[in-house]
Amino acid sequence: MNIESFIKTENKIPVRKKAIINLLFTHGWIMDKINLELKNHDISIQQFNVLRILNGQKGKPANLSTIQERMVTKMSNTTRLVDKLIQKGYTTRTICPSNRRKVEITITQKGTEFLNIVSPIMDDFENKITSNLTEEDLDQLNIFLDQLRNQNFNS
Amino acid sequence: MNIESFIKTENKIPVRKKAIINLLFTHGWIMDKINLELKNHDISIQQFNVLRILNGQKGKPANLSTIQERMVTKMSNTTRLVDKLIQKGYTTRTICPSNRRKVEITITQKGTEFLNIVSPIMDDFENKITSNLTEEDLDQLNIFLDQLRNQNFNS
DNA sequence: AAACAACATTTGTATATACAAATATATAAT
DNA sequence: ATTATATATTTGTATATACAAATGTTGTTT
Repeated sequence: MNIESFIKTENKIPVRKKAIINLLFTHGWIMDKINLELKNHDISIQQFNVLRILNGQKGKPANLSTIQERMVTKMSNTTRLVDKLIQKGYTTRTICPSNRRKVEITITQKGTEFLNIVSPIMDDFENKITSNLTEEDLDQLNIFLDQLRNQNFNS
Repeated sequence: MNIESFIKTENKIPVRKKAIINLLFTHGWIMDKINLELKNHDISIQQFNVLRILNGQKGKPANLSTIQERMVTKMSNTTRLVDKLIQKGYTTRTICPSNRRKVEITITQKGTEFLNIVSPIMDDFENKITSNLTEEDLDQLNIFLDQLRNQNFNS
C-alpha cells in the first residue's frame, strides 16, 4: 500500500511533501514493529541502541556525550537511558579520572550477554523488514537519506 | 555527512541494518527541524497533521478513527490531540447523529485560517529540506519506502 | 426483550521525551 | 589567586506517547 492510499486526499501531493510524509509515516510503521519485537525482552529501542554503541567500543568506555552524538535523543534523556541500563545491570557509570566533569559508561558482562541474545533477533528482523528491496536498492536508499541530511540548514 | 560517520564503528555494517538505522536517524533529524519551525506557531507536528487531514475533508467532518488511520499515533492519543485543537479553537467535536458511538471532528474557520498561515511555511520547509534531491530521486525514494512497508509482516 | 459480543471512543496511568535551569569541574582572563 | 567563561552532565518539570481498562452504544443471539 503506497503512501497516497493512506493520506487519501483528492488533490495531488507534490513529491517533496510526499517524501517527507512518507519518511515520517514509514518511521512510525517500523517503530511499531521494532517495539513489538523488543517488548519481549523488556528493553526500548533507545536503550538497545545505547548498548549497541557501547558494544562497538570494544571494551573501551564511552563518555555520555559520545553516546549522545550518535543518537537522536537529547543529552538529559541519554542520562536517564543510562540510568535504566544501570538498573538492569547492563552498564556501569564512573566519573572520568582525567576530567571529573565527564562520565565513563561501560557495558557489563551481563549487558554483553543480553546483546548476544537480542542482536541476532534484531538482525533477523532487519533482514525481514527490508526483504522487499535488493541490496542495490538499499544502497541507493542510504545515499538518498545521506544526501537529504547533507545540508547547511540555517533557519 | 553519511550515516556511517555518525555510527563510527570499525566493523562494516550490513546494508540492511544500515538502511534501518539511517531511516530512524533521518527521521530524528527531520523532526528536530520541523519542531523548531512549528514551535513559533505553538503547535506540534501531530496536531498540525490532524488539521491537514481535516482540511483535506473539504468541509466534511471526519470520525476519530478516520483521522487515526491516516496517522501513526494510537487511538487514545488521537483523542487528546483533538482535545488540544479544540482548546485552541481550531476544531469542533460533536457526537455523530447516525451512530452515537462515533464522533465527528470538523475544522473551524479559525483552524482554516491558521492552516493558511502555517501551511506555506511548512511547504517552503519541505522544499528546502529536500532540495538536495531531484524530483526523480524523490519519486524513487517514495517507491522504496512504499515497497518497504508493503509486506505481509506476521511476527 | 435480555444477555452477550462487537465497536468507537475516552480515561487512567506509567514511561518517554523536550526544554530550561542547576550543578560541578575545568580553562581562560584580569 | 580570583573571577569569569566554557564544558559535561544532571535535575526539575511539562508535554507526549503507549498500553490497559473503562464507558457508552450498536448489533446479534437465544
